[in-house]
Amino acid sequence: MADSDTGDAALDSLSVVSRAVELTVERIPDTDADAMRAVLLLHRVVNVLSYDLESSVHRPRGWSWPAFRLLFTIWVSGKQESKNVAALSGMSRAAVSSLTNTLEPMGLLTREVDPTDKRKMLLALTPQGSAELETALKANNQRESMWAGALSPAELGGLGTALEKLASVAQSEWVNKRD
Amino acid sequence: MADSDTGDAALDSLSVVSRAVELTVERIPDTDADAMRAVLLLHRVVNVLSYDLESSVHRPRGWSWPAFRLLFTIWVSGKQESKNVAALSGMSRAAVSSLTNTLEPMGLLTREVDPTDKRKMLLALTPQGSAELETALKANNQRESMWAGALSPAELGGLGTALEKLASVAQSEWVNKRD
DNA sequence: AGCTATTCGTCAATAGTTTTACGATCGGGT
DNA sequence: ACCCGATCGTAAAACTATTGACGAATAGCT
Repeated sequence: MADSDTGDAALDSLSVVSRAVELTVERIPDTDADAMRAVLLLHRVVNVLSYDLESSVHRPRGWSWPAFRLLFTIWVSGKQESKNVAALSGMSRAAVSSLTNTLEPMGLLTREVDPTDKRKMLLALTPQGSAELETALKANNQRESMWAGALSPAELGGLGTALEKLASVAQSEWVNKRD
Repeated sequence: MADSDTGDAALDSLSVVSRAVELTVERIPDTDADAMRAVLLLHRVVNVLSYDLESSVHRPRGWSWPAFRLLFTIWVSGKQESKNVAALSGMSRAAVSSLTNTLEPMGLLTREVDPTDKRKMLLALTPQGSAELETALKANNQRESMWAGALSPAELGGLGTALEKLASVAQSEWVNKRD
């Protein structure tokens, strides 16, 4: 039955996930407990991680997390049409349009109509944008490194390969994707 | 230099992450490549996974993803004060307040002032809310299982232990958390 | 008991994102 | 050459979540 118990009852992530999985398996027998556990942990870790990176690295620099992600995407892919930047960064076309409206006046990127197809808008970093991104990227990576420091090399490797597989699942036909 | 190359240039997640890491290591030598790779993949996988679960399981049912998360939290923890539900589900107190304003008229949960402390609001699922949540939970877990199906048991286990460690890092002193 | 500082939920304001719709542009078939 | 359908970026509107501030209520100290 498990009624209230308004008392404290451990509020930390790990025990909550454990209790959630146990309770679910108990009430819904044919549950894939391992899958559930992994997905719950994934969400919880990414939630805290994102907030930590944004609040400790990017906000103090005057950037939002999506802004960093957008600039980083252009930095990696080079001058790109807006549509591709959206797909690569995982945001909608409208969000890219809106964000670049903010970033362009800041002198971080340029918007240029594609001469070969006037519908397309080519986005590129300015030298200043590139420089600032590299500084932010460095700070970002240092913070990532602190997080990863808790894992042994073997664990980190295992995490990587598992995530790679999931990333390839993400491209499957049956997965619902934006657009 | 790596200029434009507006041509196609593989848009899938994996190659993008790989190119991003390689490029970064090349331009910023003292980069923790493994940490960067893991964090990038983490974000990308969770992004697609969240969207897939929400759009294929919860939206068709008339629920948003946060609504599911909130109801699930109460389902697991039993009748709880609003503050705890917020902490457990990873949302702000205001968001919980706002969400419950929507969910209560739908007959999914009840709000009751704590008799022993009239500041507190106790949230509990109605029988209907509990029943609907279990249905949604079952569908959700089946979808999770499809994702996890791509991983071998060993890989899934490795993913779990790595995520557990990261979840414990998330509770470290130096990590910036909400509130 | 009385006073003060803290805690809790909610409201208002803000910011960011998605959805929908539209104008501009391009490509292909006739 | 001319349409018709599709594609691209953007603007407007609806929605959601976050922050800060406030009223109600409580706990601790004197």
